[in-house]
Amino acid sequence: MQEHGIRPTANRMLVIQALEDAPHPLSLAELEDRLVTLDKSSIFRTLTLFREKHLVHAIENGNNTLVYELCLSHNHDSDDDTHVHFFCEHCQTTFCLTDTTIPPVGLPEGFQMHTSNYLIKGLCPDCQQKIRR
Amino acid sequence: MQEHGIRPTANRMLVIQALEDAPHPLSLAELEDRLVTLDKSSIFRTLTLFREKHLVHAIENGNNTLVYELCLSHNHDSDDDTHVHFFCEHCQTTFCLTDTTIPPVGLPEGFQMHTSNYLIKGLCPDCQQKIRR
DNA sequence: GCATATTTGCAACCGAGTTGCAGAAACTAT
DNA sequence: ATAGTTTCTGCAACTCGGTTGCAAATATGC
Repeated sequence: MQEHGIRPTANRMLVIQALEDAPHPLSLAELEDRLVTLDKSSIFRTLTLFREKHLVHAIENGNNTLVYELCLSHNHDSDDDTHVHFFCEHCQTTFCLTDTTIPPVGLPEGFQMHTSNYLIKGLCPDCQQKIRR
Repeated sequence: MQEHGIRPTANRMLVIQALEDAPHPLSLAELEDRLVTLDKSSIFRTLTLFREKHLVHAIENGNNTLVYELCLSHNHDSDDDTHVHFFCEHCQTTFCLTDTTIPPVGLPEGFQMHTSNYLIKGLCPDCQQKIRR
């Protein structure tokens, strides 16, 4: 499974597992309390390794925190994170709008694009219900 | 000038001035070393106030840092930051692509948008020259 | 089985952002 | 102008996410 040049240790399996189980991308802190047996630094290093190997990618959730998401296509070169993300300002959850592809834009002369990130902030369906003002 | 409900103190003028003079949005740290006479917390509080009053807005530069930019239209309600930003991974500078408007996308049922943010990372013209590999 | 390389936990650190507090400055009403 | 009140500011300390050095634990190669 993770023979993208990564040794499958028990800890690493756990991290993958946690990311797979979650319905949305997780922050380091969220991973920490789902994986109480692991140290913060181990989780961090695992995530860093996975990012290098293009097994997960990180996105800024608009709250000065990174959230980590499994890459769908485990493609070595291209980052396949091409969908829009949504951050709920109330419950602080980041959602993947997997069906919504980031619309490409043209760049001014001389700029060279590497990755792009489209983040919408607002209220998720649940929180809209709850707040109902 | 700043009668958007803000008292124009000397410090606040300096902050505005610094933002106006810069060719691109500045981080808190960058403001700190441009405004050595002011304390970090004062700059921070000023920025916070300005954000509330829609005089400046903050964007995450893709590097876990906020950068602050003057609002073009000092419009109380709508946030006018509708252009795409570009972050150079080499010189760590954030550019406003003022001519490039964020293309709107549809949201799944139930999500309510508040603001959106489109950030492209890569190399700026200058750094591309410098690196030239 | 032993030497070497990799992984892990702990503790400590970093840097951006944030806050409590008390003094300074400004504003208000006499 | 002056006393009382509010606002602003600097200092220091703190939070929290992220990051690193190091030594012990584990795995790997021979």
